[in-house]
Amino acid sequence: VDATVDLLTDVGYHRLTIESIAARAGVGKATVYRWWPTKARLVIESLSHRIEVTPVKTTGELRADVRALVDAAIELFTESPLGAAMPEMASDLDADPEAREQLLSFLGPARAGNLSLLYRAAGRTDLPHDVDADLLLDLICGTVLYRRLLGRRSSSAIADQLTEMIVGRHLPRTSEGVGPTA
Amino acid sequence: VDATVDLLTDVGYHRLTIESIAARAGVGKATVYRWWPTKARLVIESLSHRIEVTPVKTTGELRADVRALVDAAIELFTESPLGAAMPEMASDLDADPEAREQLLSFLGPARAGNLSLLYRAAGRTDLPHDVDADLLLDLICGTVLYRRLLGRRSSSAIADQLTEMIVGRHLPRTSEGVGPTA
Amino acid sequence: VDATVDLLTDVGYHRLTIESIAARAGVGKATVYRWWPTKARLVIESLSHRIEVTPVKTTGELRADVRALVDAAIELFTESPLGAAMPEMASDLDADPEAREQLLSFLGPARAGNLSLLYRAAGRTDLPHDVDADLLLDLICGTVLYRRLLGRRSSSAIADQLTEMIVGRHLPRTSEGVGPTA
Amino acid sequence: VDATVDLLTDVGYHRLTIESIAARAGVGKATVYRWWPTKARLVIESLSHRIEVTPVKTTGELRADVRALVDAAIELFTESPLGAAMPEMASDLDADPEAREQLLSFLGPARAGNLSLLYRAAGRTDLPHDVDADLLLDLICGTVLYRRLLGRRSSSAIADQLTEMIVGRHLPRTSEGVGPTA
DNA sequence: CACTAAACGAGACGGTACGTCGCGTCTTTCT
DNA sequence: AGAAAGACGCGACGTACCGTCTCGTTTAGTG
Repeated sequence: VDATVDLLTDVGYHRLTIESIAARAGVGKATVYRWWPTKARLVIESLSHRIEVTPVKTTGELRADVRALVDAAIELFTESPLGAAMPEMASDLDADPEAREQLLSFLGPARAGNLSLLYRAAGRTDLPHDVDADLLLDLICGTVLYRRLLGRRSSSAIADQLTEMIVGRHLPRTSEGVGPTA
Repeated sequence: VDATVDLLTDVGYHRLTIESIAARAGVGKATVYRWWPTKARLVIESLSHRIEVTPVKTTGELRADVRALVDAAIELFTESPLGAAMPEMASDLDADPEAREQLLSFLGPARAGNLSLLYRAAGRTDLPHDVDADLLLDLICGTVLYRRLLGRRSSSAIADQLTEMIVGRHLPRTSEGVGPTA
Repeated sequence: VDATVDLLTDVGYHRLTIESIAARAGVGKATVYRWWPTKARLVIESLSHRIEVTPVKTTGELRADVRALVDAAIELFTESPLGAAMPEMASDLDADPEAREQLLSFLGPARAGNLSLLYRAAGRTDLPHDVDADLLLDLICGTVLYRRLLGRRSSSAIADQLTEMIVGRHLPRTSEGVGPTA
Repeated sequence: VDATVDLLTDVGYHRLTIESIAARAGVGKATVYRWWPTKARLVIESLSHRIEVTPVKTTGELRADVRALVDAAIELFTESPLGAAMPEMASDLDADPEAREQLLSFLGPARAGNLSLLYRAAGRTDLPHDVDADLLLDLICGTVLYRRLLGRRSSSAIADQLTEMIVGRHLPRTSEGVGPTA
């Protein structure tokens, strides 16, 4: 069932009809409804079977780790269908809090991993507080997704700049070489 | 015509039907189609008549200006219908580049104003290059919109933190007091 | 099982769903299908447990007997659910000859009794032939059922008239008093 | 539209789906619903465009006229789809009085013609009262339809017998030749 | 008396049709 | 000529039942 679902995700979330999902899966419409009350839930669950959202592996160096996070976000939101589907689900998520929860618990593990990565970085250098890391992840994802929304591609040059913006502040004071980039 | 349209925007973008718009406006459906080929275009134009997206007024001090930008983004994306409608339009914008252009040209003036604001700040202190400011605005808007998408409210505490994140790096070296915030 | 079935017959034959029968009987759907291949069969058998279709008791006088037959037909087709269900089964009976047979064998005994009643009358007075009595019974039932089909109630005045129509011809020649009624 | 409808009537009333009607007619389902709230209404109207229910032409002789009525009833209820469809509509007619009215007004003119035919016969010979003729027509139609319902064909021999049953009583006293037939 | 096998309740399954809604096009009617 | 009104072909919606099909679980019958 889920296999076919993702294939259908390729036509976009709005264009995706439950009828066509059922047809493609060789399944009665009622069966789909039996298990997923909502298109949003079905899509989220299907994506969570298809896409691995894994935390980035730490290198021990902050700049490299942040760059990895940025790259992962770009990958996730511009290469996978998730980037296209997530914004379109907006209103469905507003209307159906359980669906939102499901989405969050799908993204959760990777986020937790990345959070702890940042916390460890904080221990080493100077990333201090709780909300900080949370917000920082939102910032990375948000920036990438927003650009996608407006049709702006996030090239690797953009990734460089974004990384520097984030990391610049926290680098050892000495090398002011960050300047030209940020 | 447009007056009634925005009232209907209150039910959300997806639920908004051209049929109901026409009914509410006391107008034939065909008349609507005559002027706007697409729901996205109609909505964007209507919003642009309703919402003022104005550049922030500079205070001459970077931190205060950035904070003003952040607050403006929060206002725009969480209080106005634009925050709800924009993500939902994602696929329509992908399919209809002219609509995207229209949206950009609606947001354009304010963005240009804010850009030059940042450039002037760059002149005064140390915000250097072109893409930088562009990306910075995306970063602010993206972060706020992303949080909204996941149901996370952006409180003024969040605004504080986001401001510090951005401004921290570029502040005069002396006051290291930024530390505790960033 | 049958008990609940007839209760459901009250909602009409078309509206009667095997699913609801099974539910009402506290029984699996498959169990129903195991015993009755068809809704028609189930309904007929249920009705045959519920309704007594008994031959009329003869009085020895033709007019009274015919009147009793008419009254019995009215009772059967306007008071019992059979009157409502039988026409609705028409197509099912066409499609499933065994069901028709089952219905006939349910109605059979009473019909046989009434037939012999008419034959005995024929012996006494002047009702002669075989098909005659058969057709006569069809005539009585058909007239009543047809009127029901068109929403025409068969009052006792109608019963009087119908009785006279039938019996008039066969009365002793002398009393021409039948005239005004027939 | 109606042309295709009747063709579909050939599969029977129950099996007849509005969806297939619409498909066959090359028409949207909604269009069908726009004009006919109910399958019964649609079918009745379609039949009334297809079938001519005309009063029998009088010959001036009662027996011949009655026989013509009987033959017309047999034709109508065993050759045309009306005979199959009418009983199946029973419950729909019960639920939707307007549909019944529509059916009656479709059958009405022919019935009126036949009624006046009987009344004229009454003037000539001895068919007296109001309800009489009405009931007599119900009797003819009902008998034929009832036999069809039970799968009994109404051959011309049956038609003979039925005619004699009806006409016998009212024939001039002299010819007692009715005997062998009735 | 235990064990097996049939019949059972429950209900999921692949389907078909329901009646509704909104689409974007098209025609008609009245300014 | 242009706009309101709204009918049209279309197709997806979510629901209700269809008749078939597993599933355990009773419930007898038999060894």
